Amino acid sequence: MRPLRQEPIELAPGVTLWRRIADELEQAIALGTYKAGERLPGEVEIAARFGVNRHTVRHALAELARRGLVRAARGSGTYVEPARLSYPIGARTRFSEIVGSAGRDPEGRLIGHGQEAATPDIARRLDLKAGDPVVRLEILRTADGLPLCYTTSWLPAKFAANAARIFRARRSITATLAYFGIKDYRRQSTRITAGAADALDAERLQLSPGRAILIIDSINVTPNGTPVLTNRSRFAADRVELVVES
Amino acid sequence: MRPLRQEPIELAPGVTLWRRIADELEQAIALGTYKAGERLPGEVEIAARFGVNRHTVRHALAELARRGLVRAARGSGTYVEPARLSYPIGARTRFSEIVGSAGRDPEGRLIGHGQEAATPDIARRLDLKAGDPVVRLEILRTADGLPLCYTTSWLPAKFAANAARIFRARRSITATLAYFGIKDYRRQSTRITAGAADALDAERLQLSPGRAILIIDSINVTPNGTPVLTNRSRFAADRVELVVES
DNA sequence: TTTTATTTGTCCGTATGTATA
DNA sequence: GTATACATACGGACAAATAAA
Repeated sequence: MRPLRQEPIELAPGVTLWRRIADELEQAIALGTYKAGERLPGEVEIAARFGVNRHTVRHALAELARRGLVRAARGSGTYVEPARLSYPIGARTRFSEIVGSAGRDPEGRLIGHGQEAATPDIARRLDLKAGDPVVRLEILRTADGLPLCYTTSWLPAKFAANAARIFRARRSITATLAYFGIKDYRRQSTRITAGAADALDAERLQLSPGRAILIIDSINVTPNGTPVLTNRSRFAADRVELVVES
Repeated sequence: MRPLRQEPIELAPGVTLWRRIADELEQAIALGTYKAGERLPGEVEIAARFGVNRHTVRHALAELARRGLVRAARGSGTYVEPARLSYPIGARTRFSEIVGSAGRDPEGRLIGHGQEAATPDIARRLDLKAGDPVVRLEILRTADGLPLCYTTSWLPAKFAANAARIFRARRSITATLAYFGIKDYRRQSTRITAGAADALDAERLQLSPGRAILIIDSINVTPNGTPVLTNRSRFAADRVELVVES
């Protein structure tokens, strides 16, 4: 625990006290005064340093928790959450390369699969007819054991009926597509929205229901434009930052 | 009010009744059976058509509301929300062009501004020293009167001290930069995260606190690489879909 | 302006199947 | 095998907001 320097806060006009304190703490985290996993000083201590009431500090900490910067543990303290992983979104983003080059240990695990009839939406994405058989893979991706996202992938069953078995052996979508003779592919389109985590998201991503998630829909095609794979990924918004390559 | 065709639902194995009904309603909206702004049949009527209890319909409607597809109004009915606006994210995205080409009426209104000292983060983005003066503009952007996002823009005060006055006259960031002699600029970097709407977001974007928002940080540079503008935009996630150009 | 009917929101309850400890 | 917890589904009653008469 590092000491905060004594810093009686001057109130800027129109800015609330708790927000000022939240900003100060955020900056201290950004500057590395408090590092990921470290414990912040206790609420009473922070309050004393800034010369404010403990409730004001609680308000500021609640704001930081809401934004995913810190996590309060009752009876223990308030801890700095790890910084968001920068996740490039481009034509050839491959999960294991991204996470690996950030110095963290990537893992992609198949947590479910099945064969089903394409919904109108999936059929449109894969250039099939509604009702055509497709294979669905559910893949949970973690970095250093912490879930970052899970992806639902659909492939035409026409050529990929046993995709689940292949993925389990090869542990990579790229390698699975290669098995089916698809040596190269690229993202044709990427659409990003956001929402709140439902119970399933919360369980799989190990976060509390209602927290923000980023939803990325993509369509992947071969070099000659044939769609071979469409994904819907759900990211824990607190843990990633999507970087658009341009 | 259009009639739903009588459709006693057959229960697929492992799929709950309320989710089946939510899917049916979602598809009806996607197919245009119910259009944006239209009122769905009442809960009791839907329940009768599907042959289920009203609570089961309520569960399904709550799911659609959570995903931003419909909005319930007590005493009045449940209404279809407008489809998400596709918002391209690229090197030269200009709000008015995007919204205008979607056939909707764009407006950007200055709702606040000021001159302040650059925080370490803002200084880094604009290649300044911490404490250097910067101009901050708060711009609310709407389509057909509905708020889509609000953007906090920072420009070096060195050349843009009166940016607020210029923006108010020219009503466009591009035109404002042109006034300062910057004829062209492009996005150097774009970072996307998500979070929950706080009270300020909710008020400015006219949505309920806690709903999902998309946060986009960007840095804009001249053709020779000098940073001239950095933005933090907060989008109502229910109302837009970011499309990555590739 | 007042009344009335409609519609969503919030309770109370019951029963059943399923997964977990 | 038993007990517990949880989600699902159904039934009813009333409150609160809205809209129309």
